[in-house]
Amino acid sequence: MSAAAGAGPRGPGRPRSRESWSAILDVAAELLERDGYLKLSLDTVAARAGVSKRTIYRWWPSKGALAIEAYLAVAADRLTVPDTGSLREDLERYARDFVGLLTETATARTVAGLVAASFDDPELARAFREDFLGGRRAAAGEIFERARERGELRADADIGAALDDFFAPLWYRALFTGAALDGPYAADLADRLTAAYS
Amino acid sequence: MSAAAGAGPRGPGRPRSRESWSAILDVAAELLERDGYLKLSLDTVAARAGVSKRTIYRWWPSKGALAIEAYLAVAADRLTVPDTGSLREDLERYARDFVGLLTETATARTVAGLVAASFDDPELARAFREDFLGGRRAAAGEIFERARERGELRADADIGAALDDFFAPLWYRALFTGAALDGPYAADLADRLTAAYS
Amino acid sequence: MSAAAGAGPRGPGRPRSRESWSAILDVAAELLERDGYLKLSLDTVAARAGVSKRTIYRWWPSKGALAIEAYLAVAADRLTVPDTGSLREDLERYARDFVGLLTETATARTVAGLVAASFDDPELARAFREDFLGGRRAAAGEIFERARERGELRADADIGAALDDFFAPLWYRALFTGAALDGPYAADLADRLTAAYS
Amino acid sequence: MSAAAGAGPRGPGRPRSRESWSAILDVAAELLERDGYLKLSLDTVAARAGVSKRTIYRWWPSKGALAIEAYLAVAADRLTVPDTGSLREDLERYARDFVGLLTETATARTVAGLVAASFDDPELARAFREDFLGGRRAAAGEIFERARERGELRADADIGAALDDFFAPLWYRALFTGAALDGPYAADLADRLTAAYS
DNA sequence: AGATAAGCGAGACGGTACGTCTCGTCTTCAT
DNA sequence: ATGAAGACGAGACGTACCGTCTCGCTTATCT
Repeated sequence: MSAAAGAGPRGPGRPRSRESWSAILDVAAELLERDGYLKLSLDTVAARAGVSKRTIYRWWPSKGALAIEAYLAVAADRLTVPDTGSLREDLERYARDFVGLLTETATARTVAGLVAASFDDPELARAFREDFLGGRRAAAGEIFERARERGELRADADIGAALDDFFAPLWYRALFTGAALDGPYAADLADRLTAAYS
Repeated sequence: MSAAAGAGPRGPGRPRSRESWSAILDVAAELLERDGYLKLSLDTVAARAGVSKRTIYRWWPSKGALAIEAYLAVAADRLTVPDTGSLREDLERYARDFVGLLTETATARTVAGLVAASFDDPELARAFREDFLGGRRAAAGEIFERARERGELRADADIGAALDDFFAPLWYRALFTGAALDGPYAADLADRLTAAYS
Repeated sequence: MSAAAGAGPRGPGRPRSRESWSAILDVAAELLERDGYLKLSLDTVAARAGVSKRTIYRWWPSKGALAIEAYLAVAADRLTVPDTGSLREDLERYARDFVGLLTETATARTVAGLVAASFDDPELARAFREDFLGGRRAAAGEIFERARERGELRADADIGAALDDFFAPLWYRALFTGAALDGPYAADLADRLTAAYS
Repeated sequence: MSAAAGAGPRGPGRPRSRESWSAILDVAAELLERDGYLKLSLDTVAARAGVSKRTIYRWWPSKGALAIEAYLAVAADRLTVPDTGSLREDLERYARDFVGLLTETATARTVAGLVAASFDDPELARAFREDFLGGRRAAAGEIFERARERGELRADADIGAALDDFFAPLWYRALFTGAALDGPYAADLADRLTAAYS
């Protein structure tokens, strides 16, 4: 969350306006959900947030950077890391939450836009991978690490590979095939991973 | 390839220009490779192909439809379906070819753009799934079907699931993590699938 | 009137829209009168004329070029060249008309803006001198030339100098001192010039 | 120099900073010469003078007010009132100096910008007329008044009219026609005025 | 010696305009 | 009737400057 970082001991000068900052993120999240990333216009964000375009560009280097931050602020609540004491159970719960996010919100559309834009903007690509993907992988990673501490994981299990095996099919369905993403699928995915890595 | 279909017995008037048609596709493919889908401009295509924009819009309903057709025309050559008599070997060869396509051309960038645009254009979404994805899956599907005929596949093997397991991690790496896509990875993927489904 | 020039035998392509063209000039003239040149905004012209900004920029290279053309179209009617058979009388009538233009319309404000902008735009400077000033000087020049044909002018009279002597004090009052510009002043100016050059 | 006026018995609080004040004027004069009035930006002045924009606006009500003051401070040196004992000689010298100012510096550009801006700012118009024009006219007026004291002027000579006759053609050339402003022209102007008023 | 108060550099802010770009449609002329 | 040329309305882009505002700090005068 680059721009929001730290605050810390500011120098002189008028401080960043909290009202503007949160209005921008709120409006961006709302329009992202409604119009998708590709059709998101910073002109419109500025107008609806009652803010100057300059203010947006002062704090976010690109539409993508704003979209990532806006989206994360919203999505953070929806995805909590479960800790039931069972790998199988944790995976299923997390997969269910994730599937819900993908089907009930415009997450897939937003992410598709961000991925596409990332190919034209290295800084956006970095932010997307670190902030967006990294956050998700870290969360799901905890599930596997706790399983390892409990001795549930087989000795040679590679958590990185497990995370790939978890996310790849979900995103593939969400972005490519449009195949069902529902509770049973989440359960099935959890089963397969548990079988493979424990 | 809907737009090119049939011609049929037309009435009077100037016949459709074959030169224009192929010039448009050639230029589109070239610009797609150079600029990516998002930055592809039909103004530029028209200018470089010596063609009116009107003509483009007459035959293709949208930028995406043109891009799919232009891309398929080029990519078709690169991906042939191997038939070595061994599932393991066929899968590795096909995976190698596919990985080569992803790393040596702007395929990933193009596909990312098409996926993103598909969320705003149902007809494009349909064309993408049927022409683009469907073609790939049919090709790779042959590999599994031949293996089944040879008795290489286990009885309960679900070819649809196998195709998901094959493509999902490749696209996930190409679009999301940026992790290595090379010969060893292709071999590893072929190994894993062979183990799982035979 | 660069952009309006000649028409001639056009090639293919959609022709320039007469509606847009005249709407732009009308709105520009209206806003020029209301807001002055400096505060004239092409965004506003476009919006009120129901026209794309692109269309304005297609036909006029700058705000100044549009302003000159818009203004001339309006001012043309107000300044006719009198022909009474008397230098003194012609000068007074033309001076009165000109003074009327300066006091009853925002001409001075517009011209001040154009002059200022001319220093940053050589092409505008050229257009201003040729189209705007040149037109005025040609008109007033006719008065002196007819006087010369009638034998009213002294042998060594320099018409260029006479035009300077005519316009310089009018613009000086209009732009600098703000001193009275009225009927008596026009008469006085006509007297002085008649005395000096006949 | 309105803003510097009077000081008087101040209350508590920090006094105005002389360093900032003169840095602002210096930078403004420099940028005025380089960029002209229209393109002069107070953001840039503030940055280059190491000063807050707030400080500029505290002491000058507008860009124009600052520009007038900055310009006068510089131009004052260049125009001294000659006193040779001869109207003809004094006029020529003053005209030469003035012509030099107009041709060697960006005076005309600056003045054009101020005149244009004056139409949108009555206070600027007042300052321009009183401080800028008034100063010039007072200086040149001395020449005529001394000539009158010496008995060189004809009895009915109107000094105000003479000043108009002196400045009007100079500004007209400088701002409108761009015709030559040089030594010979200055001499000719001095001749004509001397002939007309003595 | 405090207290009070204004000036100051820094710089964020809402607003507005700039000039350019692309989209998808529309209009003409020439074939 | 088709097609190239290319104008059109719409509207987003990212930048610039305006004049105002808010900060934390400094420097004076007044108690």
